[in-house]
Amino acid sequence: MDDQPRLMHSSHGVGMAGHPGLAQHMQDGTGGADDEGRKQDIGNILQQIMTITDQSLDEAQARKHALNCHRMKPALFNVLCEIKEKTVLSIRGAQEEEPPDAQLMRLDNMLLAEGVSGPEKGGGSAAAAAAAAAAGGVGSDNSAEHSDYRAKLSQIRQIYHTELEKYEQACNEFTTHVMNLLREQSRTRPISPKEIERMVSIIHRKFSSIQMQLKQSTCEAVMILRSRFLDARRKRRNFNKQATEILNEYFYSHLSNPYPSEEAKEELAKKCSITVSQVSNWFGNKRIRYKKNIGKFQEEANMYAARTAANATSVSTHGSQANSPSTPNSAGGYSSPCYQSDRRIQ
DNA sequence: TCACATGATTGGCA
DNA sequence: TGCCAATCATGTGA
Repeated sequence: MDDQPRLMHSSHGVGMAGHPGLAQHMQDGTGGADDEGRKQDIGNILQQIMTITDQSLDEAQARKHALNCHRMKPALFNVLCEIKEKTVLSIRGAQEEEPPDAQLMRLDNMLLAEGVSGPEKGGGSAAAAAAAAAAGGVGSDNSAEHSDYRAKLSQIRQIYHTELEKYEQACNEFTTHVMNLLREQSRTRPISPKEIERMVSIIHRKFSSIQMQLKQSTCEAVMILRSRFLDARRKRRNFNKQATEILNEYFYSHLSNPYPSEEAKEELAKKCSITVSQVSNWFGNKRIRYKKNIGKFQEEANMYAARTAANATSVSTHGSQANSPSTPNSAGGYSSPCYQSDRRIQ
């Protein structure tokens, strides 16, 4: 608590242009016997200020010029620069040598992969396609969502580049300004070119840290967009009636072994306008649900059995025995809806 | 609004 | 790697 009075006391020797006691006098307003003397001091200072004339200013300029032009000045500045290099700057310089930032590299790579930085490749359509592929869906509104994703990604890209340009411009302007300032100051104080160079690199580092923040927030925006896009893909859409018919037809006509081969899956996928993985999902779900509640599916099984039988009659009448996913080729076993093959629902 | 249907996802297993 | 089983999340119809 007594720090302040002590500090004020210590300032007496140098306070207010070398006028002892003046600072304290002005602070605590103590008067008394010294008052007259202090007023005299202030009066003297004011008198000195008032007597500064154009002539004395010119004289000061002339002295400064003479000092600048002194033959020993360059040598003196060189020595001072060397001393600076050997002391403070050398220590600072050693600390400034940093390895390339791994985080920055990661951000750069990600922005490049997402099509935000680097050359524009269709506004990130590849990324959108990858996101769609990851979701594994091929909906009817796929292209609409794609274009929406592309539009938003392109918006992010545009904002990123605008901001980046702004930062680069500001960095260049500030660097030029500081360099000019230092060059100007180097006339009156020893500043080596190396020191200017170091200052420039400090400025660049500061600006690159700002750029990193920009890159980070851009990455976040892309991740949010991506997750929203993927969430949208996750939205379930029931297959159309025709597709369900085709899949059910295959399932019940292959009830003894409802495991379509890869070729059959591909063909079913083609016929139903869905993906192979959707066909696999459907069969997986169907098998498990059928097994869990055979009674419930009995009616459905009978219906498809009748339809298949009708189809078979029609086919045999026409003398054709096509063997395709929609034209069953195996014994159904509908009378007893349990599987007879080695791989069957138990 | 609710119950049920259904496509998708996930973890474990062979 | 494909399948099963459980579960989630959304669609659908009463």
